[in-house]
Amino acid sequence: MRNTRQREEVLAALRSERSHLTATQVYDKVREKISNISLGTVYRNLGNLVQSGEIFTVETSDKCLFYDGFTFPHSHFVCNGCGAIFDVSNANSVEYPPELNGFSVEEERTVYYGLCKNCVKRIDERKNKKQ
Amino acid sequence: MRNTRQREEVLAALRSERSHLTATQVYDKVREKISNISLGTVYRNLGNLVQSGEIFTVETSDKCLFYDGFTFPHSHFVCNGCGAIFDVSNANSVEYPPELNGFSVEEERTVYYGLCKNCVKRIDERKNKKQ
DNA sequence: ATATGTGCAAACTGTTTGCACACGA
DNA sequence: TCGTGTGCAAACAGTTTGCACATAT
Repeated sequence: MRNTRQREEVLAALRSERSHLTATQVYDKVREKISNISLGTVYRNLGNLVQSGEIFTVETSDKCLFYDGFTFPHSHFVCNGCGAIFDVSNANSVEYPPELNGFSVEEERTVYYGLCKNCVKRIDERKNKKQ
Repeated sequence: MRNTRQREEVLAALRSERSHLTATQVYDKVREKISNISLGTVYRNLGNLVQSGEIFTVETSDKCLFYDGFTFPHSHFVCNGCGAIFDVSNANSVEYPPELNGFSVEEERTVYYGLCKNCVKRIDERKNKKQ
């Protein structure tokens, strides 16, 4: 695999902060550095980086795929209020469910859904005002 | 919400066996009963049934969404060999990760990936032949 | 030098939607 | 009856791909 500036900046966009971006968001971010990069190239590089294990995908109930530049084992929390995605550490998984005896488990992906701290607070405040 | 034959058969398709189907697979199955049902109607009913909590969606690394007619709490295993999706019981989740203190967690979705029993066996056999 | 990556635009896939008509309540 | 659901086809969004050109090795 060749080391191009496009590939470098796509990876940098995902690693610069602890964020979870869609392909279009990566595209917008990389365009600040390489103004004429094409969305197709972003998709191709995201695909390559996933294949080489340098980034992960995050599947949520949202229509589009998110990409995560940090590949140490962790889970995600999706806020139904503001849409933000948070990294959370893996629950100390006791053991695999019994149905998986004889199965070869390679990976476990957990996504929590709910309201983040800020949204819980915001909604509580709104309730209090109404009363 | 009105009780139509289309809606009924979409739900029946998902409940008739313990399977996880894509919209198109539901469409194909329902067409055996209602030959002129349209794919749009299938999508609309799937959407309604999800909203009313009668069915669940299953997000996997696959491009398309799967639907699950059984809504008791459970997790899923996706076989990377044959593509089958299995229901598995929820791991005895010890407690939420510490980062979620102050968060309101409404739901937890876990998907395991790997090889199912059959695929493990099939691949082992192939290896043995080669040796 | 040459094989791989790029930009561009068109194609593709899964899903949604507007419309006129059908049908459940 | 009348408002919601349907079939149809067109539109849409996200993603992939074929091509000629550019560039890393």
